[in-house]
Amino acid sequence: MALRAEEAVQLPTTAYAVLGLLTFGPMSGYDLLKLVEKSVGFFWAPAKSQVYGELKRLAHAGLISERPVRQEDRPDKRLYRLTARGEAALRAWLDSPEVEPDVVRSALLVKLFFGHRADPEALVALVERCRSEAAARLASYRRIEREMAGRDEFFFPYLVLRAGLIHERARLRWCREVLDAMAARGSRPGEPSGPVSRQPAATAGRRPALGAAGPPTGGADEGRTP
Amino acid sequence: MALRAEEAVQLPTTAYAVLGLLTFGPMSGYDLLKLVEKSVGFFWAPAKSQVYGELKRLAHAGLISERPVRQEDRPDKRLYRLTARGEAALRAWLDSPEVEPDVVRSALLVKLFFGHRADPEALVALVERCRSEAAARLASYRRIEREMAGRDEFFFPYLVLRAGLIHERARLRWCREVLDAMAARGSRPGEPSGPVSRQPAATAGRRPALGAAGPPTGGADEGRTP
DNA sequence: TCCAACCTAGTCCTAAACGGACTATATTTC
DNA sequence: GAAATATAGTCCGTTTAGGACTAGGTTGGA
Repeated sequence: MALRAEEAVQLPTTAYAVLGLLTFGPMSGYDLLKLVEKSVGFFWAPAKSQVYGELKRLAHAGLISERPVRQEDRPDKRLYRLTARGEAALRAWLDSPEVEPDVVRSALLVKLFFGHRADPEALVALVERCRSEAAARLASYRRIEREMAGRDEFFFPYLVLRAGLIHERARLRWCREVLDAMAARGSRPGEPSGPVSRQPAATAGRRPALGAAGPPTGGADEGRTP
Repeated sequence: MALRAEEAVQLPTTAYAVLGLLTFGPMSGYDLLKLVEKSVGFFWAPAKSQVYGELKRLAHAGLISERPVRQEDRPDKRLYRLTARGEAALRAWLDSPEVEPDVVRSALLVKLFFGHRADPEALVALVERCRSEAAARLASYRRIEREMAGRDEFFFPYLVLRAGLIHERARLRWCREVLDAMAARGSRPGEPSGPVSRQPAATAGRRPALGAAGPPTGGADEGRTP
């Protein structure tokens, strides 16, 4: 039966990531999870339950085949292998112009955004940790980069690694910038360290987009708990 | 009743984001959603249903209060206001050293990682679009930056905006780098330019592609065959 | 003038995704 | 000898995303 494009398109990206990893050979769910950790895990990290779930669905849909394997010394397992339909579905997805937009979720930025309500020292500690973790990841990426550079077999993984590298470097710079800014502000004479009490209505008629966050209530919202 | 620290800690980050936004004044769910879009939405963008859900839970938990408001010309609404307990919970969260680690999900990187199976032109088109979108966001951030720079009321939002700026600039550089690399590779003499049907056989005698070559790994040492 | 689009203010449902607890056996490490 | 780690999963509850649906009011354009 021919593969109609529509059939495949409905799968979530995680399913295609699984198909993609199975192009490297047949694997169990357990193998797959370990592989995810070492490969796409830094920009696509499905939960364990998610991976096992996708394997079931993909097998049921005929995009991968399932073969039980008996083992003596360790638990039995099921080996999954990409089928022709699965390859076609993967290829169709790869070549389609649709891409789920990138998502960034940063609780650190949320905390920082409300920094006027927080203890400055606690914030600094958070950013410090962010900085040191970014530095560690960066160092690790650099090691890997040296191994992959110039090797054509790693052309695409290398490009992806470069994204990680550039991203971590940027984050590192940002952390330092923030720490500097907070240090400078913290040492400023005559500045009350208490929380900011009000925002100005200066940008009233405009579209203040990101940071403005002005109280949208025209006024009279100043009253505290009744 | 005194607020024990443990009670608050269990809430998801989204709940604290809601509490944080309510520090700008009482709001309806609808207002909140609009505010999210203009403020934390770039690094924390809960779904509509999520926001309404959190409001219910927070009200039930006494961290915010709910007041119905009759309206003639438009649908009735409910105004939510931070309570003292809510403020305490927010403050406790802000000051706690726990932060949910940042999450990045990039379907584009997934596609690129499996680029050896894809049509190079389709990949280029994806990265092109990524580049132009990043450029647009960057321009928008720069406009906002000009409005916020130097204003102390915007100290923290400004820091957050800087993260967006630096991040987008980094992404832009990466996109250009990738486009260059793919152009160079595409024009290489003797290189088949059609859709890649198989992996390059350069690793002839070795273990199949990835096992030896965990791409952007970060954690434990790897890159060696067991 | 009429229709389409958009704004306000939500509800409801499905599906996706996370994270951890739990089972079970085998090997390795202290 | 106990504790940790590796293998290979299952199961459950919670968090998120995302869109369909309701419903009245306003605004804009043909």
